[in-house]
Amino acid sequence: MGQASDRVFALSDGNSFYCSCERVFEPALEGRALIVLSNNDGCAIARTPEAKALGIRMGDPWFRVRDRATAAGVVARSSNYALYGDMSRRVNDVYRTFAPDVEIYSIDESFLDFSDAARPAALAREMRATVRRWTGIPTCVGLGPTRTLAKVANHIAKRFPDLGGVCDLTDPATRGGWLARVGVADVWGVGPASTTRLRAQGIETADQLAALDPRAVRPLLTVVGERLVRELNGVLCADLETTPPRRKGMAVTRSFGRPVTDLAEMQEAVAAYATRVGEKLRRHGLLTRRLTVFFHTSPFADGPARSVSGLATLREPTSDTLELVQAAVGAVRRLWRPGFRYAKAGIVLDELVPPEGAPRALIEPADPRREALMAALDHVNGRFGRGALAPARAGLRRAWALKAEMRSPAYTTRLPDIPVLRC
DNA sequence: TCTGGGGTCCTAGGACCC
DNA sequence: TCTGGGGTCCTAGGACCC
Repeated sequence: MGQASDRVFALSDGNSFYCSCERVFEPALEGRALIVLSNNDGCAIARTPEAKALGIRMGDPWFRVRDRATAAGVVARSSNYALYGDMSRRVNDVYRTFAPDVEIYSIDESFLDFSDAARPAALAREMRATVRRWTGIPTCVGLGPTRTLAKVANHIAKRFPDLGGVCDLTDPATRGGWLARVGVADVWGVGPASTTRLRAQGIETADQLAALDPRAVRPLLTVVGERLVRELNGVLCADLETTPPRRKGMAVTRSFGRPVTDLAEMQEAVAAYATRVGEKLRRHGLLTRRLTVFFHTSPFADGPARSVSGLATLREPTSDTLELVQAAVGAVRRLWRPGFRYAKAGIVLDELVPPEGAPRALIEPADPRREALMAALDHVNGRFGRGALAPARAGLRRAWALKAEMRSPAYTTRLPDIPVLRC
Protein backbone atom coordinates (compact mmCIF):
# COMPACT_ATOMS: atom_id res chain seq x y z
CA MET A 1 0.00 0.00 0.00
CA GLY A 2 2.83 2.39 0.79
CA GLN A 3 4.04 4.30 3.78
CA ALA A 4 1.67 5.98 6.19
CA SER A 5 1.88 9.76 6.13
CA ASP A 6 3.18 11.48 9.24
CA ARG A 7 1.87 14.82 8.11
CA VAL A 8 -1.22 16.72 9.14
CA PHE A 9 -3.21 18.64 6.55
CA ALA A 10 -6.07 20.96 7.27
CA LEU A 11 -8.72 21.78 4.74
CA SER A 12 -10.50 24.96 5.65
CA ASP A 13 -13.40 26.29 3.64
CA GLY A 14 -15.93 29.07 3.92
CA ASN A 15 -19.45 27.93 4.69
CA SER A 16 -21.80 28.78 1.81
CA PHE A 17 -18.98 31.12 0.86
CA TYR A 18 -20.70 33.47 -1.59
CA CYS A 19 -23.69 33.75 0.74
CA SER A 20 -21.43 34.46 3.68
CA CYS A 21 -19.70 37.22 1.71
CA GLU A 22 -23.08 38.80 0.99
CA ARG A 23 -23.96 38.61 4.68
CA VAL A 24 -20.78 40.43 5.64
CA PHE A 25 -22.09 43.44 3.75
CA GLU A 26 -25.71 42.95 4.65
CA PRO A 27 -25.91 41.71 8.24
CA ALA A 28 -29.72 41.73 8.01
CA LEU A 29 -29.33 38.59 5.90
CA GLU A 30 -27.90 36.74 8.89
CA GLY A 31 -30.15 33.79 9.75
CA ARG A 32 -32.23 34.22 6.63
CA ALA A 33 -32.54 31.73 3.79
CA LEU A 34 -30.18 33.19 1.21
CA ILE A 35 -28.96 32.09 -2.21
CA VAL A 36 -26.53 33.59 -4.70
CA LEU A 37 -27.32 33.31 -8.39
CA SER A 38 -25.04 32.62 -11.35
CA ASN A 39 -24.50 34.95 -14.30
CA ASN A 40 -27.65 36.41 -15.77
CA ASP A 41 -29.31 35.35 -12.51
CA GLY A 42 -29.58 31.95 -14.13
CA CYS A 43 -29.48 29.47 -11.28
CA ALA A 44 -28.59 28.98 -7.65
CA ILE A 45 -24.87 28.47 -7.10
CA ALA A 46 -24.61 29.05 -3.34
CA ARG A 47 -27.14 28.34 -0.63
CA THR A 48 -27.22 28.86 3.10
CA PRO A 49 -28.39 25.91 5.23
CA GLU A 50 -31.69 27.76 5.71
CA ALA A 51 -32.21 27.85 1.94
CA LYS A 52 -31.22 24.20 1.60
CA ALA A 53 -33.79 23.34 4.26
CA LEU A 54 -36.43 25.08 2.14
CA GLY A 55 -35.64 22.74 -0.72
CA ILE A 56 -33.49 24.95 -2.95
CA ARG A 57 -31.07 22.66 -4.73
CA MET A 58 -27.69 23.43 -6.23
CA GLY A 59 -28.19 24.57 -9.83
CA ASP A 60 -31.92 25.13 -9.56
CA PRO A 61 -32.94 27.56 -12.33
CA TRP A 62 -34.08 30.73 -10.63
CA PHE A 63 -37.01 31.37 -12.98
CA ARG A 64 -38.37 27.95 -12.02
CA VAL A 65 -38.15 28.25 -8.25
CA ARG A 66 -38.53 32.01 -7.86
CA ASP A 67 -42.20 32.11 -6.94
CA ARG A 68 -42.07 29.21 -4.54
CA ALA A 69 -38.78 30.37 -3.01
CA THR A 70 -39.69 34.00 -2.42
CA ALA A 71 -43.02 32.92 -0.94
CA ALA A 72 -41.07 30.75 1.49
CA GLY A 73 -38.87 33.73 2.41
CA VAL A 74 -35.76 32.93 0.37
CA VAL A 75 -33.67 35.97 -0.55
CA ALA A 76 -31.62 35.88 -3.75
CA ARG A 77 -28.59 37.99 -4.69
CA SER A 78 -26.74 38.32 -7.99
CA SER A 79 -23.16 37.16 -7.80
CA ASN A 80 -20.23 39.51 -7.51
CA TYR A 81 -17.02 37.61 -8.12
CA ALA A 82 -14.67 40.54 -7.73
CA LEU A 83 -15.98 40.94 -4.22
CA TYR A 84 -15.72 37.24 -3.38
CA GLY A 85 -12.17 37.23 -4.70
CA ASP A 86 -11.24 40.07 -2.38
CA MET A 87 -12.84 38.33 0.58
CA SER A 88 -11.02 35.13 -0.32
CA ARG A 89 -7.68 36.93 -0.17
CA ARG A 90 -8.49 38.25 3.29
CA VAL A 91 -9.41 34.81 4.57
CA ASN A 92 -6.15 33.39 3.19
CA ASP A 93 -4.20 36.18 4.85
CA VAL A 94 -5.55 34.91 8.15
CA TYR A 95 -4.70 31.29 7.28
CA ARG A 96 -1.10 32.31 6.65
CA THR A 97 -0.78 33.46 10.24
CA PHE A 98 -1.67 29.92 11.36
CA ALA A 99 0.29 27.71 8.96
CA PRO A 100 3.69 27.94 7.25
CA ASP A 101 2.32 26.61 3.97
CA VAL A 102 -1.03 27.31 2.37
CA GLU A 103 -2.36 25.88 -0.88
CA ILE A 104 -5.23 27.94 -2.23
CA TYR A 105 -7.36 25.24 -3.78
CA SER A 106 -10.33 27.31 -4.83
CA ILE A 107 -11.94 30.63 -4.05
CA ASP A 108 -13.30 29.25 -0.78
CA GLU A 109 -11.03 26.32 0.09
CA SER A 110 -7.42 26.10 1.18
CA PHE A 111 -5.19 23.27 2.32
CA LEU A 112 -2.85 24.13 5.18
CA ASP A 113 0.17 22.34 6.57
CA PHE A 114 -0.54 21.65 10.24
CA SER A 115 2.22 19.05 10.60
CA ASP A 116 4.11 21.06 13.18
CA ALA A 117 1.10 21.85 15.34
CA ALA A 118 1.25 20.34 18.82
CA ARG A 119 -2.53 20.09 18.96
CA PRO A 120 -3.94 20.44 15.43
CA ALA A 121 -7.61 20.31 16.43
CA ALA A 122 -7.18 23.07 18.99
CA LEU A 123 -5.29 25.17 16.46
CA ALA A 124 -8.07 24.60 13.93
CA ARG A 125 -10.69 25.82 16.39
CA GLU A 126 -8.66 28.91 17.15
CA MET A 127 -8.19 29.61 13.45
CA ARG A 128 -11.92 29.29 12.81
CA ALA A 129 -12.68 31.80 15.50
CA THR A 130 -10.06 34.22 14.19
CA VAL A 131 -11.24 34.03 10.59
CA ARG A 132 -14.77 34.67 11.76
CA ARG A 133 -13.68 37.63 13.88
CA TRP A 134 -11.37 39.24 11.33
CA THR A 135 -13.31 38.65 8.12
CA GLY A 136 -16.85 37.79 9.15
CA ILE A 137 -16.70 34.49 7.26
CA PRO A 138 -17.70 31.27 9.04
CA THR A 139 -15.57 28.24 8.16
CA CYS A 140 -15.24 24.51 8.74
CA VAL A 141 -11.94 22.66 9.10
CA GLY A 142 -11.09 19.04 8.35
CA LEU A 143 -7.87 17.43 9.53
CA GLY A 144 -6.16 14.35 8.11
CA PRO A 145 -2.79 12.83 7.20
CA THR A 146 -3.55 13.28 3.49
CA ARG A 147 -5.40 15.94 1.54
CA THR A 148 -8.10 13.43 0.62
CA LEU A 149 -8.72 12.58 4.28
CA ALA A 150 -8.68 16.27 5.24
CA LYS A 151 -11.32 16.77 2.57
CA VAL A 152 -13.48 13.95 3.94
CA ALA A 153 -13.02 15.35 7.44
CA ASN A 154 -14.18 18.75 6.24
CA HIS A 155 -17.29 17.14 4.76
CA ILE A 156 -18.01 15.46 8.10
CA ALA A 157 -17.47 18.73 9.99
CA LYS A 158 -20.17 20.29 7.82
CA ARG A 159 -22.62 17.40 8.12
CA PHE A 160 -22.36 17.03 11.89
CA PRO A 161 -22.77 20.45 13.52
CA ASP A 162 -22.16 18.94 16.95
CA LEU A 163 -18.48 18.74 16.02
CA GLY A 164 -18.26 22.52 16.27
CA GLY A 165 -16.95 22.96 12.73
CA VAL A 166 -13.79 20.87 13.17
CA CYS A 167 -13.35 17.18 12.37
CA ASP A 168 -10.10 15.35 13.02
CA LEU A 169 -9.34 12.17 11.09
CA THR A 170 -5.65 11.98 11.93
CA ASP A 171 -6.14 9.05 14.31
CA PRO A 172 -6.42 5.77 12.35
CA ALA A 173 -8.20 4.15 15.29
CA THR A 174 -11.28 6.33 15.02
CA ARG A 175 -11.10 7.02 11.30
CA GLY A 176 -12.89 3.90 10.08
CA GLY A 177 -15.98 4.63 12.13
CA TRP A 178 -16.31 8.03 10.47
CA LEU A 179 -15.59 6.77 6.97
CA ALA A 180 -18.42 4.25 7.38
CA ARG A 181 -20.79 7.20 7.69
CA VAL A 182 -19.68 8.84 4.44
CA GLY A 183 -21.13 7.70 1.11
CA VAL A 184 -18.73 7.08 -1.80
CA ALA A 185 -20.40 9.87 -3.74
CA ASP A 186 -19.20 12.31 -1.06
CA VAL A 187 -15.55 11.37 -1.43
CA TRP A 188 -13.38 13.92 -3.25
CA GLY A 189 -12.78 12.64 -6.77
CA VAL A 190 -15.75 10.29 -6.92
CA GLY A 191 -18.33 11.73 -9.28
CA PRO A 192 -21.62 10.38 -10.61
CA ALA A 193 -20.02 7.99 -13.11
CA SER A 194 -17.63 6.49 -10.57
CA THR A 195 -20.41 6.25 -8.00
CA THR A 196 -22.48 4.15 -10.38
CA ARG A 197 -19.57 1.85 -11.11
CA LEU A 198 -18.68 1.45 -7.44
CA ARG A 199 -22.26 0.77 -6.42
CA ALA A 200 -22.48 -1.91 -9.08
CA GLN A 201 -19.66 -3.60 -7.18
CA GLY A 202 -21.49 -3.18 -3.89
CA ILE A 203 -19.24 -0.34 -2.69
CA GLU A 204 -21.46 2.17 -0.92
CA THR A 205 -19.36 3.91 1.73
CA ALA A 206 -15.96 5.54 2.02
CA ASP A 207 -14.65 2.81 4.35
CA GLN A 208 -15.62 0.14 1.85
CA LEU A 209 -13.80 2.08 -0.85
CA ALA A 210 -10.75 2.42 1.39
CA ALA A 211 -10.73 -1.37 1.98
CA LEU A 212 -10.25 -2.12 -1.75
CA ASP A 213 -6.91 -3.15 -3.20
CA PRO A 214 -5.66 0.03 -4.89
CA ARG A 215 -4.41 -1.88 -7.93
CA ALA A 216 -7.80 -3.51 -8.35
CA VAL A 217 -9.41 -0.07 -8.44
CA ARG A 218 -7.36 1.03 -11.43
CA PRO A 219 -9.43 -0.67 -14.15
CA LEU A 220 -12.55 0.73 -12.53
CA LEU A 221 -11.53 4.33 -11.82
CA THR A 222 -8.16 4.79 -13.59
CA VAL A 223 -5.02 5.87 -11.78
CA VAL A 224 -6.97 8.70 -10.22
CA GLY A 225 -9.05 6.17 -8.28
CA GLU A 226 -5.98 4.20 -7.34
CA ARG A 227 -4.35 7.24 -5.75
CA LEU A 228 -7.60 8.09 -4.07
CA VAL A 229 -7.82 4.72 -2.31
CA ARG A 230 -4.23 5.04 -1.11
CA GLU A 231 -4.89 8.50 0.26
CA LEU A 232 -8.01 7.26 2.05
CA ASN A 233 -5.67 4.87 3.84
CA GLY A 234 -3.36 7.64 4.96
CA VAL A 235 -0.74 7.13 2.25
CA LEU A 236 0.43 10.43 0.83
CA CYS A 237 0.15 10.65 -2.96
CA ALA A 238 0.05 14.40 -3.44
CA ASP A 239 1.59 17.09 -1.29
CA LEU A 240 0.62 20.72 -0.89
CA GLU A 241 1.10 22.93 -3.94
CA THR A 242 1.94 26.25 -2.43
CA THR A 243 2.98 27.94 -5.64
CA PRO A 244 0.34 27.59 -8.32
CA PRO A 245 1.70 25.78 -11.39
CA ARG A 246 1.67 27.74 -14.61
CA ARG A 247 -1.75 27.85 -16.04
CA LYS A 248 -2.44 25.49 -18.93
CA GLY A 249 -5.62 26.90 -20.38
CA MET A 250 -8.02 29.76 -20.13
CA ALA A 251 -11.59 30.41 -21.18
CA VAL A 252 -14.29 33.04 -21.35
CA THR A 253 -17.73 31.58 -21.93
CA ARG A 254 -21.23 32.85 -21.35
CA SER A 255 -24.82 31.83 -21.69
CA PHE A 256 -26.88 34.50 -23.39
CA GLY A 257 -29.73 36.18 -21.60
CA ARG A 258 -31.82 35.53 -24.72
CA PRO A 259 -31.30 33.43 -27.85
CA VAL A 260 -28.89 34.82 -30.45
CA THR A 261 -30.05 34.31 -34.04
CA ASP A 262 -28.03 36.91 -35.88
CA LEU A 263 -24.44 36.65 -37.10
CA ALA A 264 -23.52 40.23 -36.22
CA GLU A 265 -24.79 39.74 -32.72
CA MET A 266 -22.79 36.55 -32.26
CA GLN A 267 -19.71 38.35 -33.52
CA GLU A 268 -20.27 41.15 -31.06
CA ALA A 269 -20.51 38.72 -28.20
CA VAL A 270 -17.47 36.69 -29.22
CA ALA A 271 -15.45 39.86 -29.89
CA ALA A 272 -16.23 40.92 -26.34
CA TYR A 273 -15.09 37.55 -25.02
CA ALA A 274 -11.89 37.83 -27.06
CA THR A 275 -11.26 41.20 -25.45
CA ARG A 276 -11.81 39.69 -22.02
CA VAL A 277 -9.55 36.76 -22.67
CA GLY A 278 -6.85 39.15 -23.90
CA GLU A 279 -7.04 41.07 -20.64
CA LYS A 280 -6.82 37.82 -18.76
CA LEU A 281 -3.75 36.74 -20.72
CA ARG A 282 -1.98 40.00 -20.07
CA ARG A 283 -2.86 39.85 -16.41
CA HIS A 284 -1.16 36.46 -16.18
CA GLY A 285 1.76 37.54 -18.34
CA LEU A 286 1.02 34.84 -20.92
CA LEU A 287 0.53 34.53 -24.66
CA THR A 288 -1.50 32.13 -26.73
CA ARG A 289 -0.84 30.48 -30.03
CA ARG A 290 -4.37 29.40 -30.81
CA LEU A 291 -7.90 29.86 -29.73
CA THR A 292 -11.03 27.81 -30.06
CA VAL A 293 -14.38 29.46 -30.58
CA PHE A 294 -17.56 27.56 -29.87
CA PHE A 295 -21.27 28.22 -29.73
CA HIS A 296 -24.31 26.02 -29.35
CA THR A 297 -28.05 25.97 -28.93
CA SER A 298 -29.67 25.33 -25.57
CA PRO A 299 -29.75 21.71 -24.44
CA PHE A 300 -33.06 22.51 -22.76
CA ALA A 301 -34.82 24.00 -25.76
CA ASP A 302 -36.86 22.28 -28.45
CA GLY A 303 -36.01 23.05 -32.03
CA PRO A 304 -32.96 22.30 -34.14
CA ALA A 305 -29.82 21.70 -32.10
CA ARG A 306 -26.36 22.72 -33.21
CA SER A 307 -23.02 22.73 -31.49
CA VAL A 308 -19.86 23.82 -33.24
CA SER A 309 -16.31 24.70 -32.40
CA GLY A 310 -13.47 25.91 -34.52
CA LEU A 311 -9.78 26.39 -34.04
CA ALA A 312 -7.99 29.56 -35.06
CA THR A 313 -4.21 29.47 -35.17
CA LEU A 314 -2.38 32.73 -34.74
CA ARG A 315 0.79 33.55 -36.60
CA GLU A 316 2.71 34.15 -33.40
CA PRO A 317 1.97 33.81 -29.71
CA THR A 318 0.07 36.91 -28.71
CA SER A 319 -2.12 38.57 -26.16
CA ASP A 320 -3.01 41.41 -28.46
CA THR A 321 -6.68 42.29 -28.34
CA LEU A 322 -7.05 43.14 -32.00
CA GLU A 323 -5.43 39.90 -33.20
CA LEU A 324 -7.54 37.84 -30.83
CA VAL A 325 -10.74 39.61 -31.83
CA GLN A 326 -10.02 39.23 -35.54
CA ALA A 327 -9.23 35.55 -35.19
CA ALA A 328 -12.31 34.94 -33.08
CA VAL A 329 -14.70 36.90 -35.27
CA GLY A 330 -13.33 35.17 -38.36
CA ALA A 331 -13.95 31.79 -36.73
CA VAL A 332 -17.52 32.79 -35.93
CA ARG A 333 -18.11 33.69 -39.57
CA ARG A 334 -16.78 30.33 -40.74
CA LEU A 335 -18.84 28.40 -38.23
CA TRP A 336 -22.02 30.40 -38.57
CA ARG A 337 -25.24 28.81 -39.86
CA PRO A 338 -28.45 30.76 -39.65
CA GLY A 339 -31.73 29.32 -38.47
CA PHE A 340 -30.67 28.35 -34.97
CA ARG A 341 -31.36 29.89 -31.60
CA TYR A 342 -27.92 29.97 -30.03
CA ALA A 343 -27.83 29.99 -26.24
CA LYS A 344 -24.16 30.00 -25.35
CA ALA A 345 -20.78 30.88 -26.78
CA GLY A 346 -17.22 31.05 -25.65
CA ILE A 347 -13.52 31.18 -26.33
CA VAL A 348 -11.14 28.56 -25.03
CA LEU A 349 -7.37 28.93 -25.11
CA ASP A 350 -4.81 26.23 -24.65
CA GLU A 351 -1.06 26.17 -25.26
CA LEU A 352 -0.44 29.22 -23.16
CA VAL A 353 3.18 30.30 -23.32
CA PRO A 354 5.22 32.84 -21.39
CA PRO A 355 6.65 35.67 -23.49
CA GLU A 356 10.17 35.45 -24.86
CA GLY A 357 12.79 36.60 -22.42
CA ALA A 358 12.07 37.36 -18.82
CA PRO A 359 8.45 36.61 -17.94
CA ARG A 360 6.66 39.71 -16.85
CA ALA A 361 3.27 39.65 -15.28
CA LEU A 362 1.47 42.88 -15.89
CA ILE A 363 0.09 44.32 -12.72
CA GLU A 364 -3.61 44.94 -12.98
CA PRO A 365 -4.33 48.51 -11.95
CA ALA A 366 -6.14 48.37 -8.64
CA ASP A 367 -9.76 49.39 -8.76
CA PRO A 368 -10.10 52.27 -6.28
CA ARG A 369 -13.66 51.27 -5.49
CA ARG A 370 -12.63 47.82 -4.43
CA GLU A 371 -9.69 49.15 -2.45
CA ALA A 372 -12.03 51.49 -0.61
CA LEU A 373 -14.51 48.72 -0.02
CA MET A 374 -11.90 46.53 1.58
CA ALA A 375 -10.68 49.44 3.67
CA ALA A 376 -14.22 49.99 4.84
CA LEU A 377 -14.41 46.36 5.83
CA ASP A 378 -11.43 46.76 8.10
CA HIS A 379 -13.47 49.15 10.17
CA VAL A 380 -16.36 46.73 10.36
CA ASN A 381 -14.40 43.65 11.30
CA GLY A 382 -11.33 42.32 12.83
CA ARG A 383 -8.34 44.28 13.66
CA PHE A 384 -10.18 47.51 14.22
CA GLY A 385 -12.67 45.95 16.60
CA ARG A 386 -16.09 44.75 15.74
CA GLY A 387 -17.48 46.34 18.89
CA ALA A 388 -16.79 49.89 17.77
CA LEU A 389 -20.30 50.50 16.57
CA ALA A 390 -20.21 54.01 15.19
CA PRO A 391 -17.28 53.55 12.81
CA ALA A 392 -18.65 50.13 11.97
CA ARG A 393 -21.96 51.60 10.86
CA ALA A 394 -20.25 54.29 8.84
CA GLY A 395 -18.02 51.67 7.31
CA LEU A 396 -20.97 49.50 6.44
CA ARG A 397 -22.84 52.36 4.80
CA ARG A 398 -19.78 53.14 2.74
CA ALA A 399 -19.43 49.47 1.89
CA TRP A 400 -23.04 49.21 0.80
CA ALA A 401 -22.74 52.23 -1.44
CA LEU A 402 -19.63 50.83 -3.05
CA LYS A 403 -21.19 47.45 -3.42
CA ALA A 404 -24.18 48.94 -5.19
CA GLU A 405 -21.77 50.70 -7.51
CA MET A 406 -20.00 47.44 -8.17
CA ARG A 407 -23.24 46.03 -9.47
CA SER A 408 -22.94 48.45 -12.37
CA PRO A 409 -22.61 46.97 -15.87
CA ALA A 410 -18.85 47.32 -15.74
CA TYR A 411 -18.77 44.64 -13.08
CA THR A 412 -21.39 42.30 -14.38
CA THR A 413 -20.94 39.73 -17.08
CA ARG A 414 -24.02 40.14 -19.15
CA LEU A 415 -23.82 40.26 -22.91
CA PRO A 416 -22.26 43.67 -23.39
CA ASP A 417 -23.53 46.32 -25.71
CA ILE A 418 -20.61 47.08 -27.98
CA PRO A 419 -20.40 48.34 -31.54
CA VAL A 420 -20.88 45.76 -34.25
CA LEU A 421 -17.64 44.68 -35.79
CA ARG A 422 -17.72 44.11 -39.53
CA CYS A 423 -14.98 41.93 -40.88
C1' DT B 1 -1.16 -18.25 -47.11
C1' DC B 2 1.30 -14.92 -44.35
C1' DT B 3 -0.35 -8.23 -44.17
C1' DG B 4 5.09 -5.14 -38.48
C1' DG B 5 5.65 -2.95 -34.39
C1' DG B 6 6.68 0.54 -31.54
C1' DG B 7 7.16 5.20 -30.59
C1' DT B 8 5.41 10.09 -30.48
C1' DC B 9 2.27 13.66 -31.09
C1' DC B 10 -2.19 15.48 -31.39
C1' DT B 11 -7.09 15.76 -30.51
C1' DA B 12 -11.53 14.78 -28.72
C1' DG B 13 -14.13 13.45 -25.13
C1' DG B 14 -15.08 11.91 -20.49
C1' DA B 15 -14.88 12.69 -15.67
C1' DC B 16 -14.23 15.41 -11.97
C1' DC B 17 -13.62 19.63 -9.18
C1' DC B 18 -15.42 24.19 -7.07
C1' DT C 1 -38.52 34.18 -21.91
C1' DC C 2 -35.20 32.94 -18.53
C1' DT C 3 -31.22 26.53 -17.01
C1' DG C 4 -23.24 29.06 -14.60
C1' DG C 5 -18.32 29.51 -15.59
C1' DG C 6 -13.70 28.08 -15.37
C1' DG C 7 -10.45 24.86 -14.49
C1' DT C 8 -7.50 19.96 -14.36
C1' DC C 9 -6.35 15.31 -15.51
C1' DC C 10 -6.76 10.90 -17.95
C1' DT C 11 -7.63 7.82 -21.84
C1' DA C 12 -8.49 6.28 -26.43
C1' DG C 13 -7.64 6.56 -31.03
C1' DG C 14 -5.83 8.45 -35.32
C1' DA C 15 -1.85 10.24 -37.92
C1' DC C 16 2.66 9.86 -38.69
C1' DC C 17 7.36 8.19 -38.57
C1' DC C 18 11.10 4.87 -38.84
